[in-house]
Amino acid sequence: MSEKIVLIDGHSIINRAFYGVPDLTNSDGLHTNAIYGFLNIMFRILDEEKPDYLAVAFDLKAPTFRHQMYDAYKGTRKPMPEELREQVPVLKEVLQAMGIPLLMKEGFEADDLLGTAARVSEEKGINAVIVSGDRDLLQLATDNVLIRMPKTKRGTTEIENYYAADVKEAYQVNPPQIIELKALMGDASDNIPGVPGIGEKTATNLIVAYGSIENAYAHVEEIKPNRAKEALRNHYDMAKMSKKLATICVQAPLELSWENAKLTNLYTPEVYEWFKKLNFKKLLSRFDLTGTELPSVPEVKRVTELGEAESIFAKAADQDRLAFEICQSKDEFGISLALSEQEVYYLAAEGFLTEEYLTDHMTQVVEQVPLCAASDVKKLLKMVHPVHREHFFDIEIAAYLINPLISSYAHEDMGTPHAALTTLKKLPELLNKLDEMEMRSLFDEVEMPLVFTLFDMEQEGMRVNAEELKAYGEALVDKISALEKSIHEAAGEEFNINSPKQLGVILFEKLGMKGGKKTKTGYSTSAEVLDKLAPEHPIVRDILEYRQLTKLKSTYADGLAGCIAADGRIHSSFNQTITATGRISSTEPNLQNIPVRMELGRLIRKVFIPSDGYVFVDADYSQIELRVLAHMSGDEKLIEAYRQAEDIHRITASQVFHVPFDEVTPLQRRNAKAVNFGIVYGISSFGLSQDLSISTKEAKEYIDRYFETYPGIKVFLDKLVQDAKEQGYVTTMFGRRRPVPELKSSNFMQRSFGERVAMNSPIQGTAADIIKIAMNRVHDRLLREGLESRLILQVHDELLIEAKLSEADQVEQILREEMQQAADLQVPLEIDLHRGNNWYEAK
DNA sequence: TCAATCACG
DNA sequence: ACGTACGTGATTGAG
Repeated sequence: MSEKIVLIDGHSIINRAFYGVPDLTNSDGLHTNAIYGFLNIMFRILDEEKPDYLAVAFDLKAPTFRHQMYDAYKGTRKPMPEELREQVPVLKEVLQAMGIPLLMKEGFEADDLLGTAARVSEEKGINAVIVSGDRDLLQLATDNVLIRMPKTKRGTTEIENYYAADVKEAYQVNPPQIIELKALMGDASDNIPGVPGIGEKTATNLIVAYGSIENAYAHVEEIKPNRAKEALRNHYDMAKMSKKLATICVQAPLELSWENAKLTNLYTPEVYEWFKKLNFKKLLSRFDLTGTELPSVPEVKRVTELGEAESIFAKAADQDRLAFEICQSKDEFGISLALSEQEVYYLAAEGFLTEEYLTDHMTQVVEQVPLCAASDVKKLLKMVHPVHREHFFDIEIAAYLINPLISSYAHEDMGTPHAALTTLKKLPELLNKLDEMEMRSLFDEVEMPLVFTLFDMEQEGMRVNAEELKAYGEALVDKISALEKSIHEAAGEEFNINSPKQLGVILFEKLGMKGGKKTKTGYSTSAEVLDKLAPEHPIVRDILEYRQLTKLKSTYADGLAGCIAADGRIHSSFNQTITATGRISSTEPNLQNIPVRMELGRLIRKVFIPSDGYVFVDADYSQIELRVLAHMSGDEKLIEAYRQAEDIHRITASQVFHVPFDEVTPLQRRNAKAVNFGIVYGISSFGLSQDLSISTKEAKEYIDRYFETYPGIKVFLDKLVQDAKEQGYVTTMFGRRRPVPELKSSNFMQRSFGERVAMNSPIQGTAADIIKIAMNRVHDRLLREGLESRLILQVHDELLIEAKLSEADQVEQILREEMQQAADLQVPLEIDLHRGNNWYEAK
């Protein structure tokens, strides 16, 4: 069997990948979708073809002579979007790291290099496979040269294959005649002008009949359609030039080194590092599959003997830093422990080496080592609980502060014997970056202490009255089935009301309601749309109510019931590395979105109850984000407004609409409130107009008047956007960062989003910082003052404490002091306090 | 696995 | 001309 070479048209494939793969960005904000797509196509081809050689051709930046000819004739080529341009050099580096030769030659296009390489290969008796999305390349097909063209069809990539015979079948001409076809019909994407008035049909007919352009001209008088005859006669020069442009040069002075192109091991340590840097998790797995060598790692010593473990723990205790990870699975428990990058142990729980022994000793070690790095310290605290909590360094939280936009911070080695080694290796750079980015105190004084606050909150959990919850759910069932029946009757058939697709058909087709398309996939049936349709048909109100009730049933009644632990309490997880702004999030269950706005939903809060002898004390900040805005902007008028008035929306209305405070109408107040919200979200006249159901023109007037009234706000928001554009990120009062890569996008929508983010994140983030500080202080004071009351919940601007009856007054005092003093602002930080025997009463 | 929907701040 | 408010998580249906 003869040898085979794969030749890839670099620019063509990266282009195709760019437009075919959804936007991806790595942790540095570099776009990676085109690189990812390119590599996927390349690996697929390599898997299928199993070639002996591989090379990738690129155009050089300098214009080639073919383009010079054309540029002189007309304009220039369309520019490449910045998001793609930045990926090209990275791809080239990755390919070079794989040892793949890049074919580039000044004065020649990638086409020419591919053509030349294919011809040279064929002469040597080597089969060539050219991969490109460019139909021009079809002229190179022979019995030994295969052209493969990837096509994106319905999300999946299909590849069309062309040998000479396939070209003939598809186009009725031989491969070299593709040149003639292109020259006649032209190709806008390839900048070939063609002959005006001749399209694909006529061009094919002419070449099938005469074989070549020259021969067609020789017989120009007999050409049938008069239109074609005239077109040819009038544009002879154009046809000749187009032919030159369309002809791929197969005689380029190319020195293809077969030795370099020989396909050996693509999976080098260097490539491994690249894939990690680009966040190509899926591609990283190819390293394991191929069994190729990974970057060299020291031997991990597996320890199962008591005596040996003892001496390792003793040695560990003398270190000034270390890393450890707990590896726990179905039938395995062990501690990965790295004392240095050369000394790594895996202590397995076997025989005399019990889990308790390992975790107890690990606790002692952490007690004595000033810097202990690990991944997810909150989870570790279930097993390791030293007094010196400040010794812990959570690498995931550090990485989150450095870039909060990453979806997961767990490294690939978690759960393996060398997990701790990877953790230890990451430590120096994390420390450096935290210092460089001036987030060390945010990390040390806010985020790491918060780990323990959140841990304790999770352990405490929240008591639930299971019987009452069950009753609440059951009460919903009858109402739901009644509504279901009524809806099906009104519709005249049974269908799944929960399916927006089916519901859309019923409402907009069967019942003929006007609503039209709104989403990508079909009709929108959102509450917003349905509200407007409600007067048209009684079914709509039923559907809205059905939606409301089923939501309460499935997400809250059933959902919460499934989360009650053996102790009769719900232990939600509070996640510290999820949000882009610095807020915490709550999962399994989410206790931060328990209904409150609608009375029926709000009633579910009655099932959340304190332990016997305890009472709930709930405190929430009053408009913390707007107060943060007043402080950060330094706007005198807004600050003054907060110092004198209780009702900020009312005073805003009074000042913006120039009416006395006591004469503000409810509508004016409502509008002012909406503008206040809009400002915090990153104002846009469109957004405000939607919220208030007014025209964008009116919305813009409101905004202009607002900025006239509070000029400091406008200056502040403009500066946030400007700084973000210069620096690439925004910061909170406490130094927390959020990168805003969207600001560099060439897409208007993305860029606008970036601007709103630049305005909102410092405000939302600062508010998040403040309540985190307050949480830590409240948590610490409860412990330090020897109280039995416990912080159990945070809902962004609200803290809930399960307070011992006898301590309730003291708890209120602590909440008031610590929440108000958490930050020193130019406006007072006010809170509302409530007590209750359940969460409903306490809110 | 993704889109639509809706609960919260 | 573009086509939106900022930040989350759970459930459901459908590919």
